[in-house]
Amino acid sequence: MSIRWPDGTSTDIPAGTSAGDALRHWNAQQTRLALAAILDGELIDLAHPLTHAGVLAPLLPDDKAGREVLQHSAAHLVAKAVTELIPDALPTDGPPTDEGFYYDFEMRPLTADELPALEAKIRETVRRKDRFERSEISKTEAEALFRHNPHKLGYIAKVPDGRPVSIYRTGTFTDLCRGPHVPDAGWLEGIHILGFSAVIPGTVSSGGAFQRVRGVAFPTRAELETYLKRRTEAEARDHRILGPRLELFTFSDEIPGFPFWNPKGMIVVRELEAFVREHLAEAGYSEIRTPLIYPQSIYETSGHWEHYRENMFLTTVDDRTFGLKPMNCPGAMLVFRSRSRSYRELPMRLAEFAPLHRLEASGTIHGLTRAREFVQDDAHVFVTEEQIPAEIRTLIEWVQRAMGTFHLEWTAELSTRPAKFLGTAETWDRAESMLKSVLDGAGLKYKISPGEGAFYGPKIDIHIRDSLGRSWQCGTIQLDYQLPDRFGLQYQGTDGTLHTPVVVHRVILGTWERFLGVFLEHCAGWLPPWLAPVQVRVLPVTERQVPRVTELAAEWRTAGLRVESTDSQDTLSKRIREAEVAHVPYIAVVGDREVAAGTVALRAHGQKGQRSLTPAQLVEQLRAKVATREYDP
RNA sequence: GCCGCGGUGGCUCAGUCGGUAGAGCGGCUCCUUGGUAAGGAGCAGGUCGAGGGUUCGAUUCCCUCCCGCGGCUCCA
Repeated sequence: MSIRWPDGTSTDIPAGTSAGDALRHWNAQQTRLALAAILDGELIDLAHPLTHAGVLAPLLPDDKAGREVLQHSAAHLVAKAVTELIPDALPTDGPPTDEGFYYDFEMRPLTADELPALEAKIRETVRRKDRFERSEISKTEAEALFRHNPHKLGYIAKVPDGRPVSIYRTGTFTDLCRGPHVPDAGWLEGIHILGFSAVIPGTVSSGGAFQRVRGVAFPTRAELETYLKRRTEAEARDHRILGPRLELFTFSDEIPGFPFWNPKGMIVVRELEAFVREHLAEAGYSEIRTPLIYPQSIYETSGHWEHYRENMFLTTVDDRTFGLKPMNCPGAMLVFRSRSRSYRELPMRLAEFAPLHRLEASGTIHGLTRAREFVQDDAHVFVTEEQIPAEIRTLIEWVQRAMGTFHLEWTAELSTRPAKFLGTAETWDRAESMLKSVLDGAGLKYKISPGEGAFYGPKIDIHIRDSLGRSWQCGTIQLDYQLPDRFGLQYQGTDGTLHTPVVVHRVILGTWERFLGVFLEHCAGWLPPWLAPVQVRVLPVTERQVPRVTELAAEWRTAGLRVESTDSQDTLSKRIREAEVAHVPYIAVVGDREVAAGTVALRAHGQKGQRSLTPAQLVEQLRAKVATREYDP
């Protein structure tokens, strides 16, 4: 029978030849690393016997599907080790993930001292190169085989009657599995357990928490080492370490989740605010300031009392219950409602940068990226339905521009109508297709999350990733058809009758806190000159130049630069090092030569060597970079 | 909130098989006047996360709580 290869050629192969042998026959060199095969678009094991003509291609570890086969095979080894060590453990599911893989078990909690034994078991299987052996059995046979495991029985029940069920045996361990898998455990030399934790059961319900063992796998030990090294380097960028070290912010054990912005961090926040405010002015926004605390009645109107109460900081005064606002919406609604409005005022764009408080669950707090108090670059835009597309388009452009300024990679996600929603399905459909067409029009690739929309309207979320690849939601653009109605907002239209506006809730950067947390990791603490709390540090070579340095520092400060100077107690090298460790982008050195020439020797981060320039040139160049918000010094 | 792990000067860490603690960096003072990532010396700084229990005696063992870290859930 004739097998066609990816290069377009074909070969006559005897029926019954395994996919692996066939591939080797075609091109032993190119298929050396193949861990599975693709037959007519379908993934198969290398051991799979070919029974009919078709197109056959190798599946390599670098392919997305190949990577998943590798990770998923690794998950089987973990399940094998766990069940050998703890026979009561019931394997549930073990899929590949973005980073690696995990396997969930219904079992008593694992402890850290069991980890070495687990790892030893896995290494043993790898060393023995246990084969992944596939077989197909009937549903009835499968039900008998997995009779002790309700989770597996659940999966079997979903298979249509009459269809065979495939199982994979690896040594003593047998798992229900679609496959394919790598040929044997020897392919998983670079397998590594990342950790374990309790997880809350998802679709399979059984009461208590499951145990999840997470890991990552590579074909070789060397690739694992590279990965672990990269991970260690990424950990060194952790904003929770960098922030306090650079004196940007701190936390106190007395009040977890509440950032303390130190003087240097406050400069960064103010610059971010200035960046956002500059655009607000261009885009026709006005800024408001409304109370931080509201009585229960307001939250009953807004719906927060019903939907968000357990996440709010509440207090009682004179027998009335008040809550710190978790969102800015109520204030904006009340400003809109404070007098009658005309269609001529729409779109009405009200921005507010107020501290918000959310009582986040204790286990979820995470430095700046998940705090209990934060400030959003928030605004509420009151529009007519016809005005929505143009407004959203402007916002998307804004996101693109802002993310470009910070050199951040980002992804967009469209969340659609949830099971429980307010309003009519037609309104939702219209809003969703409108958001889609704006995203398409902007040429953006985006993910659709069905049913993930807020109960009051669909939304577009903007995600960015931290140094360890964790994804954080920053910007969000949400359509709201409910809040204006709940607050009884109205405007007089051209027809002279009263209409209810639609509200667009929108943040671009998200919050100063989360955005800066992620961005600090992105730039490894080397903030661009326009954000750097100290832009220049001036160092005298010896005591003799101290007066000149003092003079320069004053001059530059007057010119609007953020400058620090040092005396000459330590050696020059030592002071250069201190400035580098403090992540100051520009270091200006002044010795006798510079005093005589009326120059400074400038060392800029990321550039080799120094260059000589006059103080006026430095001011001019740095101002230009700040004005255009250039990323690199 | 759930599971696991951790908490020793500002930071990074050593140590005590139960007899109340050390280093380096940082800080301060002095010496050094040095040309692009650590010059030298001295000094100060710790109720060993908090509370309770066991003990003649607890930083060390046990319990509870607090905080942190990883993950889950939720979210900007």
